[in-house]
Amino acid sequence: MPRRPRPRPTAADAALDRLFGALADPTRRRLLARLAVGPAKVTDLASPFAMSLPAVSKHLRVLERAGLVRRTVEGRVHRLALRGRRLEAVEVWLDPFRSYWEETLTSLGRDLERRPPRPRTARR
Amino acid sequence: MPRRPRPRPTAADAALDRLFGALADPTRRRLLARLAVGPAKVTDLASPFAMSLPAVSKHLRVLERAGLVRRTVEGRVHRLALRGRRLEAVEVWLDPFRSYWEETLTSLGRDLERRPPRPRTARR
DNA sequence: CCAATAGTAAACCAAATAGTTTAATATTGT
DNA sequence: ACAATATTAAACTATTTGGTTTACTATTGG
Repeated sequence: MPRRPRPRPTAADAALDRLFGALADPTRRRLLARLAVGPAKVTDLASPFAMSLPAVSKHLRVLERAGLVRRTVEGRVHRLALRGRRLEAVEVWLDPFRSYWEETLTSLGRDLERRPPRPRTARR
Repeated sequence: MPRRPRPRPTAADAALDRLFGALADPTRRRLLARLAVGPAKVTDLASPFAMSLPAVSKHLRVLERAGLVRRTVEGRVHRLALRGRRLEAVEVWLDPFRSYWEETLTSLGRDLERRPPRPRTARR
């Protein structure tokens, strides 16, 4: 029985999948931290890591597909630069949850924090 | 040739891996959104999804191990509640990058945004 | 021209992920 | 006691991931 392939996620979902997926790896987070200092070429990015160059190359491709990194090829050297603005998407996703940890809240907000609302009890 | 197993990440890294990894799936993000409304039991959480109950059960375990969800067993029903504060860890990780997209910046900050610093050219 | 350099491509592998189905466990209502 | 309910466990599968090595391509400096 050929099982149907699981449905492709929506574009928005896929973008968030790639974004969070890219961040879910320590090597890639270190690469981002390094790139926050400034652009760099692949070999320089790879040198601190105890793994092969192709491995780092792949990580960079993942970051690129997530939109977190921009690549400009100058001759044979690929210069990678952080696209920090892409991280705003994380912030945006996070936003509706912000009330759960922010301290500067109305008493209503604080109540929500301390004990999350019971599901529709007094509701209607 | 038995290749050595790749080294376990540090505790801090593993925590972030689990956290971002948990967020890197549309089903789990939907579950979190649902839980933001209020706690719920497994069957109720599962009902909107076109997948089996054990599949959702596994997703919940992933969210739990990431610290994003708290489980309280009352008899045979497991009540899941969002642990929204855990998301603050995302915010914390994000913080050093904030200057890359925030508009309210000094001119220095805006420069950094427009074109990221070239790597140590005039440095030293 | 040629050797060295910078990087990707390809083929491979082990482990992890996301799902399935079937079975098991524990609790509840009658 | 028993049937129904709520949920996890286990065993299986396909796909993805993160790494390797080896081969390839393109650019550069002498």
